[in-house]
Amino acid sequence: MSDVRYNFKEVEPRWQKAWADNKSFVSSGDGSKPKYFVLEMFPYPSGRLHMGHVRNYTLGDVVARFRKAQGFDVLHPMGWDSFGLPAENAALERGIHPGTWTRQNIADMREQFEPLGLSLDWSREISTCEPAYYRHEQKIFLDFVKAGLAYRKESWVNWDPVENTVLANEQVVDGKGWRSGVAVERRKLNQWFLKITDYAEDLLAATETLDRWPDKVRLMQHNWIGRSEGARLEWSVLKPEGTELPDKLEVFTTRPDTLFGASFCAISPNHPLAAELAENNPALADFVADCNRLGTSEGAIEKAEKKGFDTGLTAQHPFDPDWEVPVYVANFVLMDYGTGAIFGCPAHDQRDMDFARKYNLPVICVVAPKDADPTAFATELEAGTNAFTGDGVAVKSEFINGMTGEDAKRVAIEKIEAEKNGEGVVQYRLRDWGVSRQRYWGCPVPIIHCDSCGAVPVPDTDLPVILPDDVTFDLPGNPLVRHPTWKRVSCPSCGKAAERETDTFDTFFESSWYFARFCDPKNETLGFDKAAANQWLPVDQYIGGVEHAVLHLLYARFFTRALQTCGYLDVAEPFDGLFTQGMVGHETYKNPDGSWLSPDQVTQSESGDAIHIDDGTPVLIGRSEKMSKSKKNTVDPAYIIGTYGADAARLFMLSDSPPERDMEWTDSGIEGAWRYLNRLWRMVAETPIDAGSLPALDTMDTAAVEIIKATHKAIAHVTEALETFRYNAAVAHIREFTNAIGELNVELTGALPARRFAVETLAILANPLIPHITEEIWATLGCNGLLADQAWPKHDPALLVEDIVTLGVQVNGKMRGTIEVATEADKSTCASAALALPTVQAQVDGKQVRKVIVIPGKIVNVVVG
RNA sequence: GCGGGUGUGGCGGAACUGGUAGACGCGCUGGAUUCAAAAUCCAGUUCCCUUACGGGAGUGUGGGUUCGAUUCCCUCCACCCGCACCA
Repeated sequence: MSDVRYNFKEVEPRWQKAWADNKSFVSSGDGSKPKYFVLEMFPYPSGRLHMGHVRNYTLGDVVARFRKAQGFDVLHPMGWDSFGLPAENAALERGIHPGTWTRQNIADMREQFEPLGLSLDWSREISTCEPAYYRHEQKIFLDFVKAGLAYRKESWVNWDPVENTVLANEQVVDGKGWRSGVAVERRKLNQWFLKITDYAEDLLAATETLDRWPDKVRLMQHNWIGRSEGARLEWSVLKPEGTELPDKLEVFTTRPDTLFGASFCAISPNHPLAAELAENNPALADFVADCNRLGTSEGAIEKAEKKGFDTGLTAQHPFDPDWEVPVYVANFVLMDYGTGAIFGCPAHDQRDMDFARKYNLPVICVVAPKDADPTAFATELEAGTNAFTGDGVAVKSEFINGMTGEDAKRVAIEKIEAEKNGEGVVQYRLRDWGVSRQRYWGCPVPIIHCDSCGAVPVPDTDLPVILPDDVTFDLPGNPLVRHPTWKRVSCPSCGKAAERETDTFDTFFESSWYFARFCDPKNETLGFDKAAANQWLPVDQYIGGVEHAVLHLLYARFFTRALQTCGYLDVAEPFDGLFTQGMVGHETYKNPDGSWLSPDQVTQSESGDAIHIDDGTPVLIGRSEKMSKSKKNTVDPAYIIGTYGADAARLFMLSDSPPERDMEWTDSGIEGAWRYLNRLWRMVAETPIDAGSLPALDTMDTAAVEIIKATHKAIAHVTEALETFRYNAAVAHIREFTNAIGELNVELTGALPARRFAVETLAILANPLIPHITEEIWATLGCNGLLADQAWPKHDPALLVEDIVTLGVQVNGKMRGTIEVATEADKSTCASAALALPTVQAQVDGKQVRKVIVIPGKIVNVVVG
């Protein structure tokens, strides 16, 4: 019994230094090897590394080290997503300048990264809050403006009253701000938008080609873009004499086949027509204000009653001038979808039905199920409160009578187009991306507002527009607005006094192109060189949390296309492969009074119950939840790495659960990983290493030969598991292989060289998972060079074939025993061996053997009856 | 409401194209070593009956296809996630 203990505290920093000195992870980019770009979503510099980071970057590191060993020129960079609101909050709370706070955090986090031993190329480090980065972003934006991909318009926006800024649709969750968690309000503001909708069709179509993305994310993007086919059509508005209202009301519908079931039109409270009418109608103005107050908050929408306001106007049916319907302002009609106006067909839309019942509007059935009696069906439908939204046959609909679903829609659209009442259109749920934020700590929008010239781009020669440092946070709102001089400039176009735009970009702007910047991070004149981007992009493997499925990941796909349009690069899709990892969770603990306790405040009593470590009071154990400060169930990575080392932390994280699933952090888990490392280390330290070269297999003891075979099996299994992101299975194979090596009796002929070969191979196979200890083993074995530079081994398929196989034997599909036969044994040999088993005989006894199914190498099934 | 996913021992999870369910680990039980503890090592560990041999049940539920189903098809249940008045 040796008490050799693996000294990670000495070993891990030593190899980290060796890799750095050797520039092991600096990509060459010289084209001598195929490229492989591995990227993890870059962190926001909060100042503290958390376990979620450790999991994310460990997963990426396994990919990077594995691909490097496989002979790729790996690009694996790191940087900082360093604009954002927390920096401003820190300024407010502690009086620290956001820049100082952010840069200090970056320095701290860089230090916390070091002991993880990640294979990062730090020479490419970027930080998005530095002018060196965002100056190029300003140029990109101006190019977008030039190309018509960025525009400014006044529009209704989501306003977060806590963050005092606008949010994009993607940043509103359940009617609440994604960070603040408070209900958003609606406001009308002048905003910059990026024309993501120009690419809606392409983004949607291309989701089908992203076959190395999780289906879930593709589906979420598909639904978010939300394509639907339908028609725009015009209704003539019959207005009181002498009024100056528009003549036409344009509506959007996906059901032109139900046009003959129309019983009203409804417009959004934010529709221009509603605003015009409200001018002379205080009751309507109140109604509109009411609707806006309710906003989009919560599930309130779910329960919110359908409410309408009768404008008194009527509209003329496009196919029948004598048919008039009332025009309502309705709270359920959205201004920013379609035309902000609809026609209501109560019989075939549940909302319209609810509305019709409330305001006593007609319900006209114009679609009946194929096999139903149309008259009886219509009678029941028109008397009830449930709309029929299914497929069926058109009735009471003149020229489309008798047609079904798609045919009826097509014919209706043809008629609409023929009569010049409108046209078939494709409508998307996706809206343009509003990028203006009324915040300080972001990239300034490089625009100057001039009374005579309007919004004027800052000339290239004046870029970058640098964020001023001398700002104050003593008042709410954007400090840039009240800065005494910064915004006062002369118009680049006419020279008159003008004002800088004080809005900054949404921070998703920075993360929409950083992967391209990593290809050429030091370029001062350009965001990136086109050739460099074309060389490295797309990212071969991107890794991050699923929470960005429709935010960052959609923006980045759009941005890359927009950059392509502007001639920056020649790729459309930024991320060829995407992997979304699960969260890191931990059990939660509560006092009987409901207050949260941290794991280190909880211990076990003698009877095994959870108790408070100080006073022994009982503790309630809750289920595992994502680590969070508020629930106090966090574990500090620095503490874990200081106690067990980086390899142990990595090993546990990789082995516990499949990487895409949530994992639970446990003390026993990390200890188990630590025990394994020590076992592995003892195995190497306790056995002679100078074992000579591998002799011919037929001169070795069979047990030694088995180890050679097990080695090739391990190569095959581990390689496959690493290729397919089944890292927990990879760890299991490594451990199984380790067990096999440990069981080999070294006294046997050929055992020592076999063992050496096995351990050497084990070191290579385990290296991507636990890089430090395997590097130490490599050196201890006296092998040349760094393990990090070694090539990945290949297995010999011939050695995977066994001479003898064990087959399961079933009787009527139930397992009754096993037989050992030669691998090449024919079916009849297997059958008679199976029938000879006493346990089989006992089952067969007294019955007739009907047939014996033999699947070579797998199973024998005796069918009796 | 719509869309998607998941369900296997006490726990995390394995199981290639349908072919010996529970690999690997955690935990637990017993033993060795130790003055003792830690560490380590050995044995066992799906459940039920049986000293054993052996038998029965078993992958959320109920059915189906098949010689054979964790795997394929249908029903239902539970949990999780996304979207949510998108006309």
